[in-house]
Amino acid sequence: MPHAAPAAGSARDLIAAHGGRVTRTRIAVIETLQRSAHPLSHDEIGAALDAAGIAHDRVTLYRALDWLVEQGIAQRIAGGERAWRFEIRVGGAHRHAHFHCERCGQIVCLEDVPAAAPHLPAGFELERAELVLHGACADCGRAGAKERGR
Amino acid sequence: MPHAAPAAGSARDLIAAHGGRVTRTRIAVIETLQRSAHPLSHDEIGAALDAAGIAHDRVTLYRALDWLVEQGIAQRIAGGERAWRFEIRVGGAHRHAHFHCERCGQIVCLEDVPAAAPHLPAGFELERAELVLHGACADCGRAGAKERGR
DNA sequence: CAATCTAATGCTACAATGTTGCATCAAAAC
DNA sequence: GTTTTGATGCAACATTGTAGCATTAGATTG
Repeated sequence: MPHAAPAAGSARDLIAAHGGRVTRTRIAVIETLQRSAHPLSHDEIGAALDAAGIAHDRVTLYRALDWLVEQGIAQRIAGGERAWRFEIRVGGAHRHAHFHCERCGQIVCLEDVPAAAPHLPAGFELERAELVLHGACADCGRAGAKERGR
Repeated sequence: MPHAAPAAGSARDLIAAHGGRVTRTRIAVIETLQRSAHPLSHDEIGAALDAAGIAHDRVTLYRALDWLVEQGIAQRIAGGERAWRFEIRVGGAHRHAHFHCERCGQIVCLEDVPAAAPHLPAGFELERAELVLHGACADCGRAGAKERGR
């Protein structure tokens, strides 16, 4: 990784601002998530760290992600499969939907689709809403319809 | 399928109508799901079969559920945890939302909340939408707030 | 800078959820 | 009753996530 910090160490600042220790794993995880256009699974993040030459343990990565979620820096989304996916939270506005492509398995963010919170039965307290649309993404949809390579 | 299910013993008919073999496991699974007010996990269904004295294997249960989903008799929802939950599909209208209580872990159906399907980017094909609301249910919400028994 | 304090890490082991392969069984057909 | 083949049951494995604990290394203090 050639000199890592263009927008000077904002990952470091984020971590420090939350009272956590600035470690290479946390920095790399945050930067990986920030660079990604879509939510990443634990596995994908691990691969990114490997690619970046950042040594890490599977458990450490789980714990780093847990901490980020706990601190509100990142958020977890349930995707289609049983593995969590993670994305950086920007400006507290976690009110966008996600699209899960059932062909390529990818998850993309739909920024302009607000997850409408409807009226709940009495006594229910809403904390957050998750709207996940399933189907075929632009790449797999029409293109994949004729080929269906799999 | 024009009205595949006359009221009583409909589990057998449902299975036969889809060209499957009528086995005790499938019957019991369908009846368990039909009787339940909310989606059940694999584990809960297994417990119900045990309680009913229906011998079964873990794998058989997974396969029975897979088959039901494949046939469109049941549907899978992603809940909050990594385990699937299953519910019977009634009238093809799988357009209701679910509420996941983060205190008791229960999932309840919100029949009156349509999962609005918004406009997608070009090329995306929507197959189904899943709206899951997270928070505290009526039982855990206010009552649990003071006690938080756990 | 060295000493210290303790949050994070990296093991190892384990738990939960699901899947695959294959021999056997039994539901449906003959 | 016999045959056919879908469904089952078992064992073994895969994936995803957690718990306990000794060790390492960020931060702090002197």
